[in-house]
Amino acid sequence: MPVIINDVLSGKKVEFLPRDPGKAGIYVCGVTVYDRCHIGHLRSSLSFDAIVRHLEYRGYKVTYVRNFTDIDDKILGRSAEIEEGPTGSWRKSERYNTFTDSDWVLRDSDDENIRKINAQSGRPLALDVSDYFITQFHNDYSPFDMREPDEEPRVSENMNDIIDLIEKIIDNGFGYESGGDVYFDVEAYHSKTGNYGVLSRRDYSQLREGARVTPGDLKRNGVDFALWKAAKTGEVSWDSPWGKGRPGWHIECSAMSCHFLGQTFDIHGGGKDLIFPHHENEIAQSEAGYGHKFSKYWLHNGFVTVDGVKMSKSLGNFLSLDDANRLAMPEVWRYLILSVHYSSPIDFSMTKTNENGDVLRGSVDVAAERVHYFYQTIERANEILKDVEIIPDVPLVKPDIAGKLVSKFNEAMDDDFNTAIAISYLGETAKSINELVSLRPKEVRKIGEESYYLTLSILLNELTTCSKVLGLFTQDPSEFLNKMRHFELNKRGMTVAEIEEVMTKRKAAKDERNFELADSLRDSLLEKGIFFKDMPGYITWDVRF
RNA sequence: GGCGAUGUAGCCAAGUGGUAAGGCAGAGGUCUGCAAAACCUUUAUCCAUCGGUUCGAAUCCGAUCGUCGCCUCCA
Repeated sequence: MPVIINDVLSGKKVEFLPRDPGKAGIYVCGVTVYDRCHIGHLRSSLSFDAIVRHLEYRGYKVTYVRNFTDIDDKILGRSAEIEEGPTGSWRKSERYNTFTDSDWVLRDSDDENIRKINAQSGRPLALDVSDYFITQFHNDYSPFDMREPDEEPRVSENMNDIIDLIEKIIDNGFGYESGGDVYFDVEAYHSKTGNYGVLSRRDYSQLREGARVTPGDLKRNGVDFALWKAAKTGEVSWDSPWGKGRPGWHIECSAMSCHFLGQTFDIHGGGKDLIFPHHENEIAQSEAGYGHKFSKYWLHNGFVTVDGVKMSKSLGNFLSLDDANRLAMPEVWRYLILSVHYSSPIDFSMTKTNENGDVLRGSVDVAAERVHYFYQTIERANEILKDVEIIPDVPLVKPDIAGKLVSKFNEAMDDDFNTAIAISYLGETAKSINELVSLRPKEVRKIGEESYYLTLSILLNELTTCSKVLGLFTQDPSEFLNKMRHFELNKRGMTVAEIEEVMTKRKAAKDERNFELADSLRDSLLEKGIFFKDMPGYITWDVRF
């Protein structure tokens, strides 16, 4: 079965045929490091994490490149704000009008940390800003257990490649220098190739009409964009044939993808918001400079929205990874994100109401419950199979399900990486496992112990094999469930000691057959999302989501 | 305004020509002192609306309404 990709460039589902058979080169636009990451960034990275994992699972040797844009207007902007300090007028600007007190606390502490680092380093502040947020990026991402990119190139470390590419573009007649800046000549490119706007499905003549040259502009055409920007006084800069300056946005991805993957490579990814102008411009630059087709396939992940509105740094409605990690465990986020197809939007309303006004559970809670369910399922199956000898070649108890997951899972993932369907199949298998697990010994004997154990082990094996491709359920189940209990407990501001105290009292009340007291003790904790499970002779507790 | 998406049960969400996956919530049941967990049964004659193409459409085409995104920085 071939891997099918819903390619944005052609607008069709097409078979994935890499440049080099058996290999796949993937470039994903990473982040511009002028601030903390939010779940929107995480969604992008996790979506491509699943894509890379699946391609590797399918036997491709993947080279995965995810860049950091560490030189850019926003970073210079942040540097200027840090220099001005927390009394600056920018603080009251529109960009920050949704900030809460805790947002400011976080931001101020970041700024203070950067200021301290900069006082020691003696480097341009902008470089310390980006360094700081790259470190922060790695810290924030580390709990998510992602397949590390093979390369994480930075603009500042690939300046020669960038300058070389700009020179090529100029030499080929698609770029021009103007007052220390260098611009890409979109008009020249489009009249030669007719390709500008193909990715974003835009009509070039309309684009040109819409983009006017403003007085004082150094561009020939409004649609032209900067390849190189001359340094203003005091700005961090690099030497170039056009004087001191820095690269424009877009050019770094063209240069770095070529450096690490070659002029033509297989998959280029990023958020949907990058399609225009970023990716459109990347294609133009690369094909104008190198004279070869750029990426063969394009994939774009959908947005994360909050109450239906796109989550973005500029709107200030973002959930930082820091906050996200307080709200739910990393694997819960992974589950939640992968349970929706990568190209669809995900809405993160925490609570919703139905027509009766009842508060519905948020998607995060539902995801936590499902992750808990899967781990619990694996734990129970492990327990049963612990000391059992598996005898092959006996009839299966559930021949229509056992042994079928892998091919169904592959089919779903091969079809444009449909993690949503893949996860639903995992759920069906887990259900079958539980069905077997909940049988009584008498029923097991009736269907035959050998068949029972073989079926159970096949189902479990399939479940863990497939979920691993999604980066799910790879931890030790008992340890995970224990961590989860404590995580949720912590969130509720409770301690194990206080729960055990109530549990002991309930046990005593039950032993005296004082069910009224026993049940009131149970109900008192149920209100806080902790429930007791009465087992034969003892009581355990767990969290409810 | 231009362009591009999208509208599927109370909620979330798959499904791009062959007769509606999965999850949550709800109802009934097994189990239990009662619960919980787990499992079983059940829950859309129909996929925004109206037309069209087709033997056949949620899926293709047109119109209308709604929502969202991009067009300035954005994963």
